Amino acid sequence: MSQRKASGDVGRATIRDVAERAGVSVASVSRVLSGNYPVSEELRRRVLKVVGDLDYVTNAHARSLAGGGTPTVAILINNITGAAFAHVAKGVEGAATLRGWLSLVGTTGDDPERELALVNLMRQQGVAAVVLLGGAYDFDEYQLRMAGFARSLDAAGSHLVLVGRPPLEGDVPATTVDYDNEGGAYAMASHLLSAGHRRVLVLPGHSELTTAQGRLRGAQRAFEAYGVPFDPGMVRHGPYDYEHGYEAVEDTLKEGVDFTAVLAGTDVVAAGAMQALRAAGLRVPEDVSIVGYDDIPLASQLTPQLTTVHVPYEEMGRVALRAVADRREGGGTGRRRGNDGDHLVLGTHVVVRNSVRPPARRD
Amino acid sequence: MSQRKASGDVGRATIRDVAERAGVSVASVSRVLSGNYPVSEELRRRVLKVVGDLDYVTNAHARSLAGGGTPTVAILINNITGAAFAHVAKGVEGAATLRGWLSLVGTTGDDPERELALVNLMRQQGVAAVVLLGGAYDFDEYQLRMAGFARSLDAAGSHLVLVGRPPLEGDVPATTVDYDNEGGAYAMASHLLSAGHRRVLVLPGHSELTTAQGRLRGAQRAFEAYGVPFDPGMVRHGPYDYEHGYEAVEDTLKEGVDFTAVLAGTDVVAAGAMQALRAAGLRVPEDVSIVGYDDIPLASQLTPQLTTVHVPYEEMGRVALRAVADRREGGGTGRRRGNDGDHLVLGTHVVVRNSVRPPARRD
DNA sequence: ACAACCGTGGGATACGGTTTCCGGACCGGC
DNA sequence: GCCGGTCCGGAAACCGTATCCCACGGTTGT
Repeated sequence: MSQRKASGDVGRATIRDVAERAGVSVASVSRVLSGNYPVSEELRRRVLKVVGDLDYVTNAHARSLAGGGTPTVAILINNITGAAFAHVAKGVEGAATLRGWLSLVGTTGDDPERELALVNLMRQQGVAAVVLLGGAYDFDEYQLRMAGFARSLDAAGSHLVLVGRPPLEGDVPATTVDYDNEGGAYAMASHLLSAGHRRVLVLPGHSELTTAQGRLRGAQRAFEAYGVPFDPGMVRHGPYDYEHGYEAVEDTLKEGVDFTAVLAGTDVVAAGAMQALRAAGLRVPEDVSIVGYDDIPLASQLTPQLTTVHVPYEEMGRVALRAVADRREGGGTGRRRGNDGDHLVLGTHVVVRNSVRPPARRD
Repeated sequence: MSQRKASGDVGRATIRDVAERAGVSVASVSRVLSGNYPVSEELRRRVLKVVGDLDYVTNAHARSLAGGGTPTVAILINNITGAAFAHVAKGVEGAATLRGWLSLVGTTGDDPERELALVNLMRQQGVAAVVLLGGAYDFDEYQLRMAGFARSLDAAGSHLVLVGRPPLEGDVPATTVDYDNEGGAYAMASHLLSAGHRRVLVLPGHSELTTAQGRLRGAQRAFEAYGVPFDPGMVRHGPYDYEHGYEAVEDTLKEGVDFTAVLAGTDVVAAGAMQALRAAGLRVPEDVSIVGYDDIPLASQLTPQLTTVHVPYEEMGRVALRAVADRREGGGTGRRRGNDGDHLVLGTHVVVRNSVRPPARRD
């Protein structure tokens, strides 16, 4: 009449089942499996045999309760469909796997409520770190929100990692992995300017998005450096999608505004812009040059292949995970650690392909 | 001298800490938080106050050990970068979130070892289901391997779901969510044939990949239906990537083989083919027509926009999760369930855009 | 007036492992 | 032949939570 011994039991086999069947103690089974304690060859064989027969796997929940367990990183992303984000995720996941870590993925869909819920969920899961991906909207509330996340996670023995956004202000326990966003935009705009372009349509992205702000700043700085007046009227903000690129160009042409090049905030935006130019009977790059940003696979798959800024997304993912792993191994008492390695910046560079030519007619 | 009471304790707060500080029993705290037991308003307030003060979250591992816990689905994918896979993942993740489920993601990188390791890892995690994404290589070993996974997972109270591959043979406890792969290829090829194309370069994918096999079969059937002899010499196998599309067309042109259309196994392959045609001075679609398969965003971002077969990837993901959820709620004793809803097939359809025209010169 | 009952709160136990602490067996050396 | 050291197996104490069962004060019914 024992409660849990019905032989046709549905649940998974426990370590006790293995022990019983192998005629040894529970502790011995555990020792054989973790291998951190000397065990006779004979016993080892017997246990492994039964483990195989029963197709036993240890219960990860029980294991992590008892102290062990595989570390897990959570990746929080706005939209899993974005190519850039996918590459970061790949980097994180790959590096995690390499260390035997596990990775969780959650999507926030640009919803702060959901983001909060996910961070709490991850805290419950006891993840080693929460990686937040993608540019942030620079609202007032944002800094406080992230600082709150950082402290909550830190208090729970976890850690917040921001990838692709600017670091938090003040003494907040978070790590930032960033790239030289503004520098990339500066180089890209310089490339257009040195080719002779002067009237450039700029599509940096949403005006509140930190990524867009940086890219716009870089472009402006390049114009200054070249002594070319920057016309704010040539800037059109909008989301980082194909439709925005298309419509921005379409509208600008309709308004009769003259331009010889498009500086798109993203490769996808560039693709939309290119399509709109074609639809208007303009050739790329003969009539209008186009450049993008990100260097996702799409960039080299378009015709003409897109000149763009390479962002090391996958490496950022790897670096982010390494930072977490180091910190975790480094010191149990991580409180000493100041702002040393808390902000990592990776470089960007222009990839020249076939979408830029000197303007046909100089202004 | 108590072992675990150092007030500056690094770890997270436990339910005991909350209980102690609120002056109530552990059971009461648990009740307040789960809300499935009557509790006085006064006690509820007091507990919630302390929970807020301590920023307490329940330990998910302990919770699932004790019986509760949020169900988790694992998504196993070859390459997280693939657009099609990303959409399935989005569907699964979205539907999971809707139900309060969690989703894990692992990448196998086409490595069977790693696949096995991941399945076992997921089994340890006690996931509600493991979703395997993408076409499979139809080796002998494959069926046995999958059957093994299915039985292991089933025995552990979990479940195997195959998405985008053909169902397993025999009485295996697995669910398959599939799409009408062959039918889509049939329709796509018919579209080309009815436009008058007769010499078609076919790039179905790797010859052992089930997806490629189905797409090739569909094309052949269409040729038969149109009474057009199918020339095996016009088929070139290779991976589903841009480079393969490019090289296949390049080589075919170099060999002087004549064709008026390309039936690509994937939109990405079509993109490569398009680029190669352009590089050879041929216009699309004036000189050569191209069609793809999958209908990923890229298809509508190319110039000309690609005529392709729409595959409901995201919906497949949603359907897969719903199948798992239904089964889980449906009956604890799922052994009754036969082959009823174990194989779901979703429809495909041709999306006509601008990459097809009747051939300039009839053969 | 006493028993049955209802609404709440607390104590104890189970979940499946890991790990520490001990005791016993076996071996070798003197 | 005895003693000490080495090695390994068994029992038990946790890990943090959910839940079962019981106790307790007060109300209602007979």
